[in-house]
Amino acid sequence: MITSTVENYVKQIYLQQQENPADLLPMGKLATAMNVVPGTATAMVKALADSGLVDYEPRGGIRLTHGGEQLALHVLRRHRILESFLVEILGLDWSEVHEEAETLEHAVSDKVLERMDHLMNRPQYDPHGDPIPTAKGQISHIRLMPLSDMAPGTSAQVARVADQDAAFLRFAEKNGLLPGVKFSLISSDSQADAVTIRLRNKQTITLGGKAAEKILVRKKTG
Amino acid sequence: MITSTVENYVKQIYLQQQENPADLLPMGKLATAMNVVPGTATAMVKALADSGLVDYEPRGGIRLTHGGEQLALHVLRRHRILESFLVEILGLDWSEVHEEAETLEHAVSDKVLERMDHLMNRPQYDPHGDPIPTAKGQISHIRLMPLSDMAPGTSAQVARVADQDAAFLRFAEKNGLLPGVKFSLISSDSQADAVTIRLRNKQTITLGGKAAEKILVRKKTG
DNA sequence: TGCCCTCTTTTGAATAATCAAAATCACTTA
DNA sequence: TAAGTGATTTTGATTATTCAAAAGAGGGCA
Repeated sequence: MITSTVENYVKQIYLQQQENPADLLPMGKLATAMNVVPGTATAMVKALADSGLVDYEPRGGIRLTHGGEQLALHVLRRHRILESFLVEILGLDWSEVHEEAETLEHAVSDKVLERMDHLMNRPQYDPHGDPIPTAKGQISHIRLMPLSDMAPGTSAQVARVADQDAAFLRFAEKNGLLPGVKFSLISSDSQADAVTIRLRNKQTITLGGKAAEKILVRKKTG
Repeated sequence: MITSTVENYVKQIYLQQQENPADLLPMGKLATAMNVVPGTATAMVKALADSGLVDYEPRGGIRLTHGGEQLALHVLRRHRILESFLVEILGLDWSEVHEEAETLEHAVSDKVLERMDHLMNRPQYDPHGDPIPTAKGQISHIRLMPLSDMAPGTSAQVARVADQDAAFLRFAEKNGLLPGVKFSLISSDSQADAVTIRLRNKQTITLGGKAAEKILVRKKTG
């Protein structure tokens, strides 16, 4: 049966796998991501393999089957539409919607989701800039560059803020680092592990390497 | 722990108890309402009693404690606000929202619920005319008269449609029997077990006793 | 080659919720 | 008051998910 636990595992496997699409996902990574002890992950993965959602190589790792990936994308779609809805229609802060959507994604029906999607005019990205998979299970795979990799003097706009930690998101929001915001890179010092950018409103922000990696950007075209 | 199963039991106990507020609710009634075998209800009720949510008299029956009633009212509040939201904001049909709310009521946070409530301007009744408990756990206890008890020649308005069956709700909607609609009782024949009413738009509708019992009315004042 | 370290799997146990079926209780009714 | 009836409780099992801790596998290094 597809319980919400199964949905969470499959979603997490998908997300983890994205970071290393070529390799099998090791058990330990999954266990950590799911916040369970390794034995639990092993047990669960066996059940997922029996349901045909993952391919499992003992002591090797796992990989989603096509069916598993479709399920993951549907869960992700629900999650991201909900996040958008909570921000745009209900006016919640983007720093808090991840948690809310985490629960609701297992409870909304396709019908309700469709209404939400329609009411928002079918957004393609959620408030953090993550692409929303289509109802058919397609997702855009545009490669984005981390702010930390930009060359000094170049301009770009924020495309995605890849962190769901509420504190970081509040920090980003307070500093105007929202998807769509344009800026240029003033300086980048690899020794200091810091980059400084200037927004359109002349405000400058300096980020350490860790933070700069979480801001994914799109080169300004034109 | 307050799982959604616990919430469902407590809500159902509350609802069943309303039909006979003076007596203890017998196990069998609860088991039937929850769609489980009697033994399951017994086991669950013991757990609820341990959590202080119900008073349990073996072979006698059960009754919610104050805490249990407060929990039931909070679940009911979530359910009814959700129903209203699904109809008013997302445009679902009133015949289908009960099922949807049944799942969502265990997943929405108080924060999201508060936003929904606010967005709708804090309705006091849900689309079926059921009163929405306040956040503090108060609920209006207005005694309504079933349409089947009205005297011929009198006028009233529909206050509540006390059935969550989608087919009946669709029937009611199609015939204009929605909360707020005014009508007068043309005839009532106890032998024929039928009543005939006339709506403001001159349309007449004849209902059998069973259906007429589900339409709760409020005497027209003025 | 053998030991060690890390990761993974196995084993045994717990909790929540359920069912099927046997046992028990309480209440009529003859 | 004994038997029967219907509701309720008990007992034994099952499924899903989890943890703790023991056991096992594999690779690196001395």
